[in-house]
Amino acid sequence: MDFKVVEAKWQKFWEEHPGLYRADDDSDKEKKYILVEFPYPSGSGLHVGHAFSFTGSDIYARFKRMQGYDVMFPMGWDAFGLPTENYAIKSKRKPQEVTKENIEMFKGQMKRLAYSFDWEREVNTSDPNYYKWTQWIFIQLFKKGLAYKKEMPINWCPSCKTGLANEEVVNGKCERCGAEVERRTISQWVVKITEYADKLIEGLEKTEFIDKVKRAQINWIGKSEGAKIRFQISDSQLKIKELEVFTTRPDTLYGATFMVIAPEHELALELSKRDEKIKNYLNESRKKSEMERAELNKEKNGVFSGLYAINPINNKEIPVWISDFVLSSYGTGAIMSVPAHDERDHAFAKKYKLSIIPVISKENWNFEEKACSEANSGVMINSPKWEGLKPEEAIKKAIGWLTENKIGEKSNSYHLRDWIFSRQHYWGEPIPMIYCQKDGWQAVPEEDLPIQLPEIEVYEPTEDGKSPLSKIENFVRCKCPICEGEARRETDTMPNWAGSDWYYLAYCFAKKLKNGGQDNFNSDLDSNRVFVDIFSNSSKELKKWCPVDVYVGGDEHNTLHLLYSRFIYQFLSEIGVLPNELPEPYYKRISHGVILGPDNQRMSKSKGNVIVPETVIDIYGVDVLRMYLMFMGPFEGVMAWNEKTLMGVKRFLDRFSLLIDNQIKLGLDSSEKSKVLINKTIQGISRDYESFGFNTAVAKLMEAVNRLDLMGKEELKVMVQLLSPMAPHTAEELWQRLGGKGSVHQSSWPIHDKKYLNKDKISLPIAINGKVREVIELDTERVNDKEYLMSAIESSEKLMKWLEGKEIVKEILVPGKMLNLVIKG
RNA sequence: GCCGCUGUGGUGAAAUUGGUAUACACGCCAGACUUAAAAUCUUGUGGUAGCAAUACCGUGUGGGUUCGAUUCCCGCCAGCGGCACCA
Repeated sequence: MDFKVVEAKWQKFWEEHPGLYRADDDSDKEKKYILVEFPYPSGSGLHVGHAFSFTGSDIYARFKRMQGYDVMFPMGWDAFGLPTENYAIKSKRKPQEVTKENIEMFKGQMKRLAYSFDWEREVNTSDPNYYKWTQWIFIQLFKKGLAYKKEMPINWCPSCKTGLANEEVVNGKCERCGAEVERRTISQWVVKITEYADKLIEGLEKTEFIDKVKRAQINWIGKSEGAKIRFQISDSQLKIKELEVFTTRPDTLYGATFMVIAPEHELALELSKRDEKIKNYLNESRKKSEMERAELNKEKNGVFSGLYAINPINNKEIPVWISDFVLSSYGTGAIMSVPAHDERDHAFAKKYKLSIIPVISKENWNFEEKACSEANSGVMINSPKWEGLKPEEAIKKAIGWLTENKIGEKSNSYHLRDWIFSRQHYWGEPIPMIYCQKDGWQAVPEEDLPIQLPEIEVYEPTEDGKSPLSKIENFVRCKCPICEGEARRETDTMPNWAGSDWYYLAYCFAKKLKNGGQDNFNSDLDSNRVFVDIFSNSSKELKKWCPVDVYVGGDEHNTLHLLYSRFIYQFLSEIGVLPNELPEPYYKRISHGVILGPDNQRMSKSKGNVIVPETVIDIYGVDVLRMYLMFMGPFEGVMAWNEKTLMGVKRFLDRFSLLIDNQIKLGLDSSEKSKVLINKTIQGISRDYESFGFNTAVAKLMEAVNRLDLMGKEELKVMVQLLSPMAPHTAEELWQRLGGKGSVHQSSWPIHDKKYLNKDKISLPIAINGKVREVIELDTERVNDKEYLMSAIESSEKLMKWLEGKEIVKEILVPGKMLNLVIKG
């Protein structure tokens, strides 16, 4: 069978039958929404890693369709992003054009790989008809007070005079020019995702994400319970008169012998104006990344602020230090230091000779030597108000005392931070905001959306790091929507998460989106009407398709993308523009594995280890690649590309075709044996597909094909159906040869008949002291009959030899599984 | 640094979730076909000892729980992934 002929024939057939994979908004069939993360259409094209996750998802979608579900399996393009912009700068081409070409390349590859996407629902985040709604969502966030402007740090290259992505910073240096990267703060749009921290934890209970994804989300949000405590500063000449800290251990308040604030803390900034030494320290720490700063083993440096604060519990004056091991992004940016019970505080105290007071007892412990951070040992000491209590009781008492005296209160802190939403780049959605001298920041009126990204010539940022859009005067200049006076547009664009936050919703009404959501637009109604038609709590499409039943994606998106999109979903749901019976956007999350390059490294253009599907499909065909990818290892696994076992899959498909032709000639009838075999195979493979166990599904097919000589025509047709999700071309061809009607992909999935799976004989392994010594044949019916069992054992010479002269102390019978005899003597 | 994952033949990997360890494939050995090679087909293939039946050892490593551990618990060793402006 020549794969080139077969592929061409069936690709043509599918093109001529476009309805095959259409998701039907109006069908009565039960729906399944199967989603795989849409790709960023990069210039290097689709590689075998993409092919791996798409193939697995495609198999599942085809399987569900054959089981009779109305399946939506869509695809689109996460088209905005930095690499395209960088490429545009280098090649002096328009990102729009480059993106269009890349999408065409990806789509061509996907079609060739026979993915059963419903192309009528294709979406593209860089299409104005799409990002109009991305902008609309931002405006809703702003209107609800969830988007605000704040000074936030970015990576800044002083030589290129541009902001850098973390990825562009290599060992603290600029990837392009090698200059030292600095941290610089600029005013940016920030979204208050922290307001949803608890809801994002609670919502997980309504999902069936795999465990590690749930854990990843919870850890990322990083909720910790504790208290806020306010310390008064004794120097009254400053603007700031008190320092607020967050601590999980208010019980150790008596042990707080000094305080440390982050270099970005307001107080530090104020002090740096009058103190040269502090100013220098702040400049130093600006160069370090957060990861460097938080490292536990690194020596901690700091500078004394010259100030003292008052520990409210005992009115003692304690020094205030500035050090960059305290992060401004976590808690309040200031800590109370308890050196006796925290390693970092201890190291800092030793270095600067600050006093250490133990407040929890521990035997054989020299508190001058080492900190003791165990929370559950010992009792409180040196702590008059809660002396002798266990730490957990002391925490309650401490919070009570703080609240009573209005010095502090119970509080939670989260590792999760608000979401920096501004990018100083061109290739993204313009943030739809307008600044007026008089009225401040105003949202663009909804009827003016989308704010189109203007086509420009130069994509570099400005000298002072502003988005290239700021150079386009007729883009920037606009009218204030309130006073109609002169105003200026925001020139920053959105991060690329913005478009992917709601694409799973966009697929549902993709057909309406194509013409700007206006096909139901009625000019007699008010202008907001159009928005209600797309996002609406009575939307027919959303009601039908949401939530996503299975969402397949990579581990690298298990925290950010998943959290951001769940947040946006919860937000939209709360403002009433989604059908409200849907608690979460995704019901199940499956995380797919990674295919590394042959060198065991992540595939990337710069490493030159990218393997494209064409290297296999040009020589062996699409079906071989698809099956081989699935056979390489488990769907969640990490595996390096190697073509060693590829020949096995090729041989398998060749042999399968050859044997089918032989069997057709022989024209055997079904036999008892063939029925047992095929029903076992149906059961096994259905179970494997359902659980994304594609590698074992391939193995089971191979096993069955090794016994294909037994099979009659009916079983052969079933075999082809079982194969069809993995090898769609070969299966269509064989289905036709077997006289199957229409497309095999529209046939009904076979169901196993239990009556062929119950055997009358069973092989029961007999173990002696846990080691299997014999396998005996037994009648299934009487397998739990003790007398029958013992007589079977006695008739085995081998077992009797083991049991000779020994006493059976215990018998453990696991019904149907094994019998273990424990012997003595 | 923080969070998480993985470790089974020469290789990719299975093991119904505590019940016959190594399914399925690659590779390799031997044989058939062929003038020959390729392709294809047949047989064997964890280690040690033995002609063999068989026995002992064996899932990174050291302990533990259990009638029974690749699977559960504790310690160690090695490798990998993610970490907020890559997507």
